[in-house]
Order: sequence, then C-alpha cells, then structure tokens
Amino acid sequence: MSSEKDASAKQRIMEAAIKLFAKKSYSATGLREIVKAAGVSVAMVNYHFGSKQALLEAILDRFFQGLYKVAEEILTGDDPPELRMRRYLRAIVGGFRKNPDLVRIAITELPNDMPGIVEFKAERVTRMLGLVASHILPALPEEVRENIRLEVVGPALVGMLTFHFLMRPVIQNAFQINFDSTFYENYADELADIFMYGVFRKGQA
Amino acid sequence: MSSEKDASAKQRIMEAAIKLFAKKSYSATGLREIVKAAGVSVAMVNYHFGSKQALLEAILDRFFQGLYKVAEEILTGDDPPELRMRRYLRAIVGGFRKNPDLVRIAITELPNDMPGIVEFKAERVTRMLGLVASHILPALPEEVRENIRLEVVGPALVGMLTFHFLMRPVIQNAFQINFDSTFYENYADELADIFMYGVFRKGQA
DNA sequence: GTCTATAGTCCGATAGAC
DNA sequence: GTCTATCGGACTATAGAC
Repeated sequence: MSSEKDASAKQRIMEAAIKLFAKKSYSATGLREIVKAAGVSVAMVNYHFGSKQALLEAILDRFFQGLYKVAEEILTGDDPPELRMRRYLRAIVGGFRKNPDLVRIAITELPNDMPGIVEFKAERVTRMLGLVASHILPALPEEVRENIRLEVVGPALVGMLTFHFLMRPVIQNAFQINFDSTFYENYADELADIFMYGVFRKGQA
Repeated sequence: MSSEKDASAKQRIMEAAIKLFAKKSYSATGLREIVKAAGVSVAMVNYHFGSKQALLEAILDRFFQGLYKVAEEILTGDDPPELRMRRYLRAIVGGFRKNPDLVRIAITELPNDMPGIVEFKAERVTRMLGLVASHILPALPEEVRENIRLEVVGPALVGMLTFHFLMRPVIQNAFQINFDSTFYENYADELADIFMYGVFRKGQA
C-alpha cells in the first residue's frame, strides 16, 4: 500500500480508465486498452465494477463527491457572500488543477444520451448548483438577487470554470504557453473578478 | 430541391450525422446508424466524405465557417469596442440557438486525441480567438488591456457562451424550464453584461 | 480474486456490380 | 452515384478453471 504500483486492481483499473477516457473519450476506449494499462484481465472490470458503464459512473461519482465536499466546507459560514464565493472559486480551480482528467470526462461525457445515465447526471448537477445557490443567493442584496437568473448565471459560471481544463491541450497549442504554476498564480482570482464584477457588480475581498 | 427530403445524399448524410453525433457522440455512433437515418447505404459515406473521420471534420468545418463569417461581419468597424462586442455576442448566441447540435459536437469532440484532428482543431481555435482579439483588443483603453490575459479571458468567454448549449438537456431537467423564446429574450444581453462588467468594467450599449 | 477462452455483435472500409 | 456483400478486426460481456 506504499506506492501506486501496489494499489488494488480496482484502483488501478479506475486510474487507467480516467487517463484513457480523458484522452480518447469513453466510447472510443476499449476495455482491452484499460486492462492492459492496469495490468489485469478484461474480466476484472466486470468483476469489480459490473460493466464498462458502471465504471464511468464510478468515475463521475468521484468527481461530484469532490465538488460536494468543497461546497459544504467552504460555502457555509457568515462571511460576506463575495468572500465565500471567491474562496469557493479558488478551491474549485485548485481541485480542477489536481484532477484535470476528471473535469474533461465529466464535461464531455455528461451530455451524451446513454440510457440510465440521464437521470444520474441530472440529479448530480441539480445538487451541485443547488448547494451554491442556497448558500450564496440568500446573502446577496435584494437588488442584485432580482437581476440574477440562476439558470443563466449558474451554467455560465460552470462553463467559465471548466472550459480551460476541457480545452487545455488545444489552448496550449494555440497560445504556445506552458500551464505552469506561474500561469495559475492569479488564475482563480482573474475568473473570480470577472464573475464578481459581472454578476455581483463588486469584486473586493 | 424544394424540401429537405429532396436534399442530396451527401447533405442527408451530414444532417443525420450531426443529429447523432450530438446525441450520442462521434465514437458511439456507427456508420450504419447514420446511413439508416439518411436513407442511403454505408458505401455512400466513404464515397462522399472519404471516411467517418472526414465526415466529422466536414461538420466541424461548417461550425467554424459560421463563426468566422459572424466575426468578420460584426467585429469590424469604428463603433466602440463594447458595442461591437455586444453585437457579436448577440449574433453568436443567435447562431448557437439555430444550431445547438453543432455546438455540442464542436465542444465535446474537439478535445479528443484523434490523430490528425489535433492540428486541425488547434488551427481553427487559434484563428477564431485571433479574429476577436485583433478587432477588439486594440480599441480598448490601455489600463483595461494591460489587465487582460487573453489566454485566460478568451477560453472563459467561450466556456460561458457554449456551456448552456452543451448541457441544455441536463439544465432543462434540473431547473424544469422550457428553453422557449421567452427564456432567450434577454439571454445574450445577460451574458454580455457579465462579460462587459467583468472584463471591461463597463457595460453600456 | 484473478485468469483464459470464447460467444455474439458491431465496427469501418472496400470490391465489384449496376 | 448508388447498391449489396463481405473482409478482418474490435467490441463488451461471461462462463468456467484455478
């Protein structure tokens, strides 16, 4: 249990699948490719996860569990909503940086019409946006709140946050830059500024 | 040539492929499914497009050609940059509304590592963001411009604009709303406000 | 828990007739 | 331009041995 090489077969399958799904998409990745990278046999996927689709659901679940956790830790409290929102965006960006593959998979695979996945994903997205809305909206002044359509602002924010990680290879190629820690030093705050000034019309903290 | 039923086989293949790629993704859609919907035989895809991948490239091309056209028509001129930018966002949203399937395909398929597609997509994205930047940035006041990192603001804007169309079925399910013309009446301006106040720190026009 | 072997289906591409 | 037939391979899932 000391190194990743000792990780359980189940864990190794999931790690390999995350890498491959992010790189080539869920449906373009074969089970053979996943188990080869994980060093196990095809039968292990169905033994440990039940099916290829259940493996994808387990991966998406990991992504959303992380989001819920951050939301519940950071959005609560009595600090001004702008401050809590800014901390939240920093935490989200930090989490995305650590797991860009999960972001890619969540964004590219969620919209697809796979039977049984539709309800699954709607439930998770609802819960996610609901957490943010319930903690932040009530603390905003009336005149700001009445001009916000949550069903417009929510998806816009998520798009703003995720698109960079979704398209990172393309953006990197297009701008010829390295996404090192210098790039990310003020990244979350630049996005937070856009959102704060754009939606709340104020950006301090 | 009067109705869509009379459209050429090539056109019918492309229309069917757009619907299916948007619904199920490129790699989850088989040629047999496409040609069945188009009322032709499998051989016609390779005859008219060369390969399944070339069909996808033709679809992505249609999407980007539309974007270039809008950019060149609307971004040019001597009006204040805020005004041109707002008109541009309105036009983009209008175009996306007419072809939500194309947006879905472009966003979900662009990041995938398909050999030969990588250079293709990087070239198009570069050209797209370059058009916007070259028409708008020079007209902005120095103190605004120096605080903008194009490689941050560009993708954030694209994410904000596309995410709604990418996730429309999920959002619809989550918020239990209809995306009718009432929903879209002020939609583009709400996004434009976020962008204007967020990035330019002013939102008139 | 892990394997091998295989069942049964579907894939993209093309040859060749019309 | 359009078709049918078919090739060779890859797919997911599972049965059964250890």
